[in-house]
Amino acid sequence: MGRSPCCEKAHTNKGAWTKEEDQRLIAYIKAHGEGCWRSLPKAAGLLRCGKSCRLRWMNYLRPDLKRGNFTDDDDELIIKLHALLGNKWSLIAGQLPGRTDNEIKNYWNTHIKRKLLSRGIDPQTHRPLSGGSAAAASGLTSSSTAGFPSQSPAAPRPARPAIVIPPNVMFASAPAPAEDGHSSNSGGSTDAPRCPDLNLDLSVGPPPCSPPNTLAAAASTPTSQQQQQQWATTICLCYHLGVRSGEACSCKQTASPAAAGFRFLRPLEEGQYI
DNA sequence: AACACAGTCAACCGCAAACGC
DNA sequence: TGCGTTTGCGGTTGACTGTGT
Repeated sequence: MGRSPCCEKAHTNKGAWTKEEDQRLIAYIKAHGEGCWRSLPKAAGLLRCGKSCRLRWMNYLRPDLKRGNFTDDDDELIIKLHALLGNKWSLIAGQLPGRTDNEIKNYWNTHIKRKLLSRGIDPQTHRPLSGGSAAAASGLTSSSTAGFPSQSPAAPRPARPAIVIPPNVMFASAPAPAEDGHSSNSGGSTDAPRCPDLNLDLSVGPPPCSPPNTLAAAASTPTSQQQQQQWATTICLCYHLGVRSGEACSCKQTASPAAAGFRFLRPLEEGQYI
C-alpha cells in the first residue's frame, strides 16, 4: 500500500498524557507556535506521534478552550447546526468558540441524542420519530448518518470548499411535518425539510464575513425576505471553518479582526452535498 | 462492601483532502 | 501533472467514574 504509518509505533507512547508531556507540549508550542506536527514531537522531546500531539493540543491544551457545561442555548445551537450541517463536527465547533469538534461530538452522542429522542425527534434526520424508523429510534448507533450522504464510505467526500447549504434547509417558516414523517431521505433527498419541528430559519443570515457566530445568528435571526433571498444565495461560513492559510473569499476586505482566512461558499446545486 | 451496568470523555485509527516538490 | 507527505476530520474504542442493586 505504501502509506507509511504516521509514526514509529514502537517508540511512541500511547494512552493518557502525563502532566510532564503536557508541559513539554505547551512549552514547545508557546515557544515555536503550532505547525509541522510531524516533526514537533521530536523537537519537543516527546515520545508521541504528531497526530497525538495535535489532538492533545487542539482538544485539551489550547488556552482558548472553554471547558465546562454546555448551556441550553448551546444545546439548541448545536442541534440547529447539526440539522444544517450533519456530522460536520469541526464546522459546528467553529460556531461555538472555545469548543472542540471532539467535545461537541462526544456531547452530541452522550447528551443531545438522548435529549432529541426524548422529544421524539430522530437525532440524525431531525424529523419526528415514526413507528417505522426503528434504526433511527435507537439513535445511539453512532454510525448512522441518515440524511447526510457525504458520510457514506462508498461516496467519496467532495472537496472541503464545497461547504454549502442544502436547498432543503432553506425554510424560514415552520413547514408542515412530512406526511409519513420519515420519507426516503437516506440519500439526502430534498423533498422536505430535515427537521420541521425545529423551525430553523436557516435561510436567514448576516452578510458575508460577519464576525464569529455568523451561522449561529443565521440559525435564529429573522429578517426581510429580500435579505433572506440574498443570503440564501451567498452564505459565507468563512470564520472558524478550518480555513487554511492563504485561502480567501471575495469579501476578505471586510476585515473581521478574528478572521485569519476566508472561504467563499455557494449554496448547493442539485445533487451537491456538504 | 462488592459487583454490575451505564455514562462520559480522552485518545486512537483510518481515510481523504490539501499541500508541496 | 503526478506523487509522496502532511494535516484534519469523523467514527470508534477503552479507561475511568458514577450509580444502582
